[in-house]
Amino acid sequence: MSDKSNAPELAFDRQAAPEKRKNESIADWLGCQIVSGVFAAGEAIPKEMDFLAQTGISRGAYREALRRLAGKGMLVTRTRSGTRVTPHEQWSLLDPDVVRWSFKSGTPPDWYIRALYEMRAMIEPPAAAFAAERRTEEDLQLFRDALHAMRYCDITEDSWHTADANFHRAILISSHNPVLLSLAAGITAAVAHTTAFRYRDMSNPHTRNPVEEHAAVFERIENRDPVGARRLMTELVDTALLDSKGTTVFDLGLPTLKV
Amino acid sequence: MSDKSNAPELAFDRQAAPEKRKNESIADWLGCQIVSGVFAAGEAIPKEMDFLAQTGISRGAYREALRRLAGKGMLVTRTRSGTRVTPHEQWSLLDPDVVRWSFKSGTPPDWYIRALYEMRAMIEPPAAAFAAERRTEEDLQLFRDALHAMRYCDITEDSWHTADANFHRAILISSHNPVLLSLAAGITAAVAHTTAFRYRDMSNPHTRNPVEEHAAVFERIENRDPVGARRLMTELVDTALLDSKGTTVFDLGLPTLKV
DNA sequence: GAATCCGGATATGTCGGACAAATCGAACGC
DNA sequence: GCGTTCGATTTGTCCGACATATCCGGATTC
Repeated sequence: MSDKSNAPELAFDRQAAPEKRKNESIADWLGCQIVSGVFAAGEAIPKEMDFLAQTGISRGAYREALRRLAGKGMLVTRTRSGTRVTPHEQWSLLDPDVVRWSFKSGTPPDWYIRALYEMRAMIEPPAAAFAAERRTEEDLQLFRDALHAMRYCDITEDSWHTADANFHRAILISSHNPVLLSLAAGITAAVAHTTAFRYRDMSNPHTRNPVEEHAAVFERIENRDPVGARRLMTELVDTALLDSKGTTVFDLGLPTLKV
Repeated sequence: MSDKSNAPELAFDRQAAPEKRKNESIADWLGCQIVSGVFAAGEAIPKEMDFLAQTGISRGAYREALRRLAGKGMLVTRTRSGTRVTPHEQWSLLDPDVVRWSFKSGTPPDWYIRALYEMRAMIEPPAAAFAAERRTEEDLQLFRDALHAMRYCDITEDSWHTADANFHRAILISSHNPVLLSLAAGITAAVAHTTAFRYRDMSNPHTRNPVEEHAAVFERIENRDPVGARRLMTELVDTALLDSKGTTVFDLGLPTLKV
């Protein structure tokens, strides 16, 4: 039987987020439990009636929460077999919720942070090139607001990471590619959390001034210089990756742009 | 009132896919209606009780379908206000279902096909570079199988598009980046449908032999040549874009790799 | 007469129970 | 010994009721 895996303490705290919808609270709680490994891949999810009995939540709300998680590829349900946690290879790892849960539940795995940086290194430089070609005047204001906020905040504050994420979101918006925009929520979440993780203590030496790096990218976008924007954006992401892990994307064989 | 927008014909065909789960059938049907513009953005979705009365489907099943669509960002629900269709800027445009619905319901909008190609042009070349660095022997077999199938099928057949999609999926798998892999389903769906759309009639002249283009990319990946793999992959996607729309990504200001 | 406040109407959110379908395992029969 | 069938278990579907949030319209008040 699954007596030992059977929830010794289903400490589902209803007060954690009282303002949200109930099924969202459950999904949040369950998502955190899964990404932190409390419910390992294979066959762990509490049975519907078990959860019902232990928490007092109705079956419908629990099922809606399961549907949310299943929509992100983290669960599969089969009649009789129960609901299983899928291996993380099948998760929507760029989903904003998955990113948030992963960083909220302590330290995410190394491979995940690494993969998020690599994804940024793939997407953000060409996105900056598109932005340089297509940005409008309204787009430029988004950059200016974000840069202004970054200049007047300390890098360890949450407000700085918010401004940082807004800057990178401005790039995706300015690219005027709808598909890219649909990934913006996940990418900006990755930016905010990986950056916060990078500067989680002030002893980490930052060899360059992050604000000026961003400002340089903005200058190229403002001047409609796609080649320069792409090159500076590549440097920016590579610097972040170097700061965080000690190797750049270039070291992994992804050739940087020679212009 | 909403008398005219109120479903003159809710022709929901229950026989369309009898083997699938009921809520999946509803989600499929509703998704097709939305992407094809039958339910425009703003405020169109039939009210729960209306749908209930006209189709005989239970409220729970309908709600589960709505939850699926809401998970893809295509719907927002608010108490009393009803359920609205969101503008397509907020949809998960790289979701496999959204891609499938868009191409199943006639001709998708130009901007969508264009955006999908641009996304491929951003992601696939660096993914090929990673694949050249990290591919294993088992990975290579995936390429060989796909290439073999492509050689022995006609380009207008569905089996050819399947093989094509398998080849591109093999690249994403061989990149050994979990986040990239989590986008594989959507990207391969985009590959399969855009390619099928490109070769929808045989009169379309293909200036190059697609199979040999793919084989050349495979050769670079097999020989662990990331720079060459990236360059050939860029050419492959640009060729497809040129064939389909008359302009390449380069024309749009995204600089191609100079090596 | 106009602004504000209150209550009813309406649509979604939540709940509890019941039955159907699918599937795994064990007992049974050949 | 092997295949079959029956039963138990878990999710899937449906129903009916109430709770909650929001919008609209009328009544009240200044």
